Amino acid sequence: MATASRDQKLDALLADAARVFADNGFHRTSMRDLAKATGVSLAGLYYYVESKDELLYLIQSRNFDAVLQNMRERLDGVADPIERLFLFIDNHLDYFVSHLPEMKVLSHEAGALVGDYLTRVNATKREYTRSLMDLLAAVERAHGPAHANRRVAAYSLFGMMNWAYTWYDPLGDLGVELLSQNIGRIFLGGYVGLPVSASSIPHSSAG
Amino acid sequence: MATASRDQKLDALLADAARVFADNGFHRTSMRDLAKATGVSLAGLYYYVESKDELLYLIQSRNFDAVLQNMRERLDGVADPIERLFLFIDNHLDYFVSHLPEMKVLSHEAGALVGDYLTRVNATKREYTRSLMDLLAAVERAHGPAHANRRVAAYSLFGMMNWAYTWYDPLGDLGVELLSQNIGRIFLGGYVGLPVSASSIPHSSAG
DNA sequence: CTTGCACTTGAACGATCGTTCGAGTCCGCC
DNA sequence: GGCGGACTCGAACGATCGTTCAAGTGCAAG
Repeated sequence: MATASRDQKLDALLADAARVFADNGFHRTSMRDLAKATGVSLAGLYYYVESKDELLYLIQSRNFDAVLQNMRERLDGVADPIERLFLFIDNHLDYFVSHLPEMKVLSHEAGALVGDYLTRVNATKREYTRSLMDLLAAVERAHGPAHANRRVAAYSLFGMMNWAYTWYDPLGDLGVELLSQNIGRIFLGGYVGLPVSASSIPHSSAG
Repeated sequence: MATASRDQKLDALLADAARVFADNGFHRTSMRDLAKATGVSLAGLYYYVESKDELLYLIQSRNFDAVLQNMRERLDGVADPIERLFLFIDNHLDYFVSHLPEMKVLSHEAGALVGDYLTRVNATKREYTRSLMDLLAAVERAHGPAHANRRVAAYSLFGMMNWAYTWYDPLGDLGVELLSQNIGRIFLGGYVGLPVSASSIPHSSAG
């Protein structure tokens, strides 16, 4: 049966696994590597997960679901399209930076999922993408025609944000707020040509 | 000895390997898979390459070098900073789209390189990044202070472009010119706030 | 014909892979 | 004290991995 201690240990296992997957890649990581990293025996891992594939799925789905849910909560009650878009970006990058290993696995190992696991995560991905597209449509309604194709814009924004795992250093000078603000400005300035003032950016200081 | 026929067969081998790596990932692909895809026997592969790692290195370095060299040729003699930046973007995406498997391998399997191979490709990467940073500095000198941190801007642009392998369909409605133009406008409009006309860009899209 | 070299291969090497299984240990509850 | 289920593990399974090697092929030059 599902004990509370079992759930806690599974959480810890997923966190450790995400770190190892992020460092060495999913396919390069063996279950023996994970056993070493977690302190659990090789056979013991299979008490918590069905397979290595399920391990990857759990990391991706849990964190993706969290991003989606946080986003909805933060956008709830906010009406201004520009502010909503900034909140979307800030939410994504905020979670990204505070869960770097997990989000690297989510961004980089999307193609490593198979079968039903892939189908399920892709459903969430479509939902999340649709949310961004709707936000962009709302921005266009409020501020006139966009300067770029909406679909290209959406994927470009995801590219800007998700590519961060290849270069962003959480210990460096660049804080999350600044990262989020910079990407928000580049994207919004380019997409609708708005002069972006610091006051319209949530949770930020002038840069 | 290095025969002409040998070089040609190596080229074909690298092209086939890039396609399989792009489809199934480097670590998921076995040398036996490559043997099947190329029609060469398993042992025969080792007449052309030293190892699976060298295969990956050759794909990455050859194509990265080509991107870098094409870029320099296309920028040669062009003085206007904005035009130079557009050419940089167009060159990158043009090569990207016309060498999709290779560029997916270059973007996605960068972390799969090891040892000396990694060092060498990273040197090219630094050179390429430095080129973009210099272009951005020139744009700033010509058009006033930027709206975002230069380093964040550079990596964001790489993110927009390189992320394309996750969604761009070369058989779809969106041509390379339009893709390049859209990303160029989003980035430049956001980075320096240049006015861009939207007349030639479709607003609604499918999917 | 024969020698030599570019090129190709089937078969095998040891290593490592994900997963399984039976035999445990631990501990709350009767 | 003992029963039962949560939890853990060493050892092994067959499969597959990257790589090697001795033995070939075919063909141009002597």
